[in-house]
Amino acid sequence: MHPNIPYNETFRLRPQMIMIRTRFAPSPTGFLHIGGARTALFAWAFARHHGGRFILRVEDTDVARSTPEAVQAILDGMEWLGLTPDEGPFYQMRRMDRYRAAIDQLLASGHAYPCYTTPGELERMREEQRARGQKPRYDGTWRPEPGKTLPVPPAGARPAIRFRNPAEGVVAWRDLVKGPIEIANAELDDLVIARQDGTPTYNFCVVVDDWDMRITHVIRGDDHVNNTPRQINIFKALGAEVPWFAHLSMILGNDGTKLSKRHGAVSVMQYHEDGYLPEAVLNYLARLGWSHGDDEMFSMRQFCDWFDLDHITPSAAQFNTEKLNWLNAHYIQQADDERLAGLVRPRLEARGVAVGKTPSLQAIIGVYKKRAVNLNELADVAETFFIDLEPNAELLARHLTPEARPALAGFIAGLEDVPWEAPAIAALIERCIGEHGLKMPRLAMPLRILLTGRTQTPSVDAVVALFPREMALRRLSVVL
RNA sequence: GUCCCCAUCGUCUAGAGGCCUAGGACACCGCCCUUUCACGGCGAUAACCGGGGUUCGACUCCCCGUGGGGACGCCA
Repeated sequence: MHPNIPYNETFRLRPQMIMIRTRFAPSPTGFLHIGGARTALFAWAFARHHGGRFILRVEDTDVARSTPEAVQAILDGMEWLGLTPDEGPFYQMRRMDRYRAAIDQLLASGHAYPCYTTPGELERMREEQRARGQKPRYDGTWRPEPGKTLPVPPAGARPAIRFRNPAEGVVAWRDLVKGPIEIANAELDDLVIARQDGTPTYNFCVVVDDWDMRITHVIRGDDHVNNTPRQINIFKALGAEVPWFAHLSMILGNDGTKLSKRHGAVSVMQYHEDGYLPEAVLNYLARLGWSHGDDEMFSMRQFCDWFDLDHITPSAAQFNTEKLNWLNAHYIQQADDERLAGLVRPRLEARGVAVGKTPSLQAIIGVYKKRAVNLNELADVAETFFIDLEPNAELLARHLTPEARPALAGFIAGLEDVPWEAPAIAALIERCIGEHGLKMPRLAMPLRILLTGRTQTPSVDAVVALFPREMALRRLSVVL
């Protein structure tokens, strides 16, 4: 049986009776990666859905690998996505006194004991066990047992502290994603909860923190299932209430293998860099492992309304950039032109492009956004409006045919006094091709190339209207 | 090696014994729209890992196998 009160009685039927508290607990050893972001998203959404609290806790007890830069990177990633914690960030390194007190508590109650086996000895032990085909584990030399005489501690040696795990029975819990899981205590060895130097270790700090922070639902990565039974035992030894657990399966790369650096975009901020909108990334992540019928596109407001743990898939999901692109294109179309301009401008400036008052970046984006998959593509097309353009001569020659030249000349002449708006310009184009018996593309293509250097643009009249009249004239007249 | 987890179209998934001749979405292909490219619309191809059970009836439940993943740290 699982250790808590039944699931539906705690919050499903009477959600108002219990304050849901979830947390995201990254270790600051790198950037916020895509899997971590989804974990944070789900924990955040679960809290939002139930009117609870979402807590951010930085697990920085690994002093050797934790860096302030990584802390900042994680904070930046969460901020970009809008996953704002209700409490925290809390830092484990600032809670050392609390952990020491908890360790003393376990020592006093006989749930923990000093162990003088050195890391080197352990290493040798494990190798031997592995060689024999056994599961590597601590042999219990220093574990006190009734009637057992312990070895004499080596003089001057400082011990690590181990948790005295129950030797028999099973640890069972109902995982809110994976269902009932049961692991025999015999599979678990006595883990170190404090190092020789006295600093507490991960599995212990997590428990103390989740207890102190009154976390009701531990929503975390799949890779922690094996830690869960150990943690449950520690909760119990501490006399703490055991929270619910929901283990999210991992996110695989586009090729179906474990996400790693070589997959390119693993950092959330890389998506920012690559021109994705946070709402697109969020929507995509939400659908990776969770579903609400056939719904594919939804706001975060809607997501929080719908989100539940029952519809999370227990199996691993493969990342699919194509689908993310589709969502991003959609959200770019939906986005306000002014906002997009604000997002594209810095990208242009970073390229050294001086974005002036005219042409209007916002107007350019309004005309182009239907065909952009990301902000960088938008920047690419916008750039041509602000730099000195030299259309590819060969490309131009191919499209600016001898029979098109008179029509172009007529168009340029007409441009001098046409009302400066797309419909009037469109009418002028119609008139010019009519006068010279041409099909639309014969004139439109050279116009596109002269104005933007490209053959693919939105409706050419709208593109012309984007330029100030003088500038359009200047770009077109180079061939006269 | 031991333990744990997972298994529906190429991918993300719907599916809680009959609603399934298995639905949606991305991608791909075709058609329409068209001023190029997109957008948009319409349509097509495409899946229940295998074997045993249980049942009147299994994609759905159970067992075994196979495949994949994870964990076995004085890392988190």
